[in-house]
Amino acid sequence: MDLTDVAVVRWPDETRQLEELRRRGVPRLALVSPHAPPFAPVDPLEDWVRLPAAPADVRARVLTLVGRAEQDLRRRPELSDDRLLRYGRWWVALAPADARLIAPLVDRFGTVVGRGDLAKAGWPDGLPSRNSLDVQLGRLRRRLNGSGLTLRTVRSRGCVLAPGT
Amino acid sequence: MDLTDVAVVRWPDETRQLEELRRRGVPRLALVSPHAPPFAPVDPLEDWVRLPAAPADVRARVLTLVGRAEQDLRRRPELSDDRLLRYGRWWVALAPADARLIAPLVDRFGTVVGRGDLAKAGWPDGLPSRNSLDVQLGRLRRRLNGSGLTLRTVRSRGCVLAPGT
DNA sequence: GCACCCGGTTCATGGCCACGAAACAGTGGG
DNA sequence: CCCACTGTTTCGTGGCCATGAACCGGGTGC
Repeated sequence: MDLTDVAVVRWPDETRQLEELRRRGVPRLALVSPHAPPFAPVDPLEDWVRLPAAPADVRARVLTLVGRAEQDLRRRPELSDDRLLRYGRWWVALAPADARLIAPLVDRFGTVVGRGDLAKAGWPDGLPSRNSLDVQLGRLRRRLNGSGLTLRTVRSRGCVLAPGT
Repeated sequence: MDLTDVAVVRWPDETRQLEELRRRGVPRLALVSPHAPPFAPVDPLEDWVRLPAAPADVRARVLTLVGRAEQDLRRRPELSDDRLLRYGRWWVALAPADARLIAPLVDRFGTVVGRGDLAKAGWPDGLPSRNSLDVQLGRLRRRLNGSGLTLRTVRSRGCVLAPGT
């Protein structure tokens, strides 16, 4: 997630584009013409600035939007077939076992996945030993360091993959 | 919730006041001096505008903050059956006893729940000992730290779960 | 005024068990 | 051959919860 992920449009000249961006949920900054009326967007992913504006001011508003987009709950990680896990700007290559294990967690991002499901996903033909699941989860946790993702356990229920360090 | 619920401060002159407002979660607009550097607040309840600014522009930003604050007030906590308590961006995994105990409080968010109801919810088959309810409430309170939720007691009436720190 | 109780809060203890980390070994691919 | 990957064991830690005790402020009855 960086500066280029924020759309900047002129208003009212590019009203159509702005509406399209709203529809798609893209973080956006409107540059409002000197004499156009201002508007009052409630969506935290939208902002505006009155022209003429100092470049530093525009940049600050873009940074705000970037920050908010990073905290946005709708952002989800993605796991590709070649075992690349992406989340925002960050990515790792996962080992085969890690990839199998994390698949249901990505699928049900932000909600609890039971240990049973995890075991089934990681070892389709039966868990090899008592706590190999725990060990593998530990390894996965380590791999997620610095990713903006956390694997938290819900005691006696399972695990949640969620935003957070 | 109306225009007067938004605090307007000058920056950098009134930095202290701004920090206090942040701490208290009050929606706030900073009027930034012509030559001060801009800042990039991530909190949707904070905004700023470069001076000199047209009154209409300032008013528009205040309206934005009012709208966001209203949206914020409508927010309610949710308790999933996996014992995840969510409130806005924040969430915790609750222990089984905590989850049972908080259920009626979430149900009747913002209103008083009697100790009898709490006891019944927390211990469906009879209270174990005199003050285990109080102890459990204490633990619950601690767990809600930093969540934007507070558990307040109303003497001789019960407890309220409400927004606030 | 004083003693007492009641509602509420906090602390310490102990048993139980789920989970987590470290360490080691076997295996297979580049 | 080396290294990443995976399985296995062992041990420690820390969450969870019942319980008992101390404490505190505000009534209330005497």
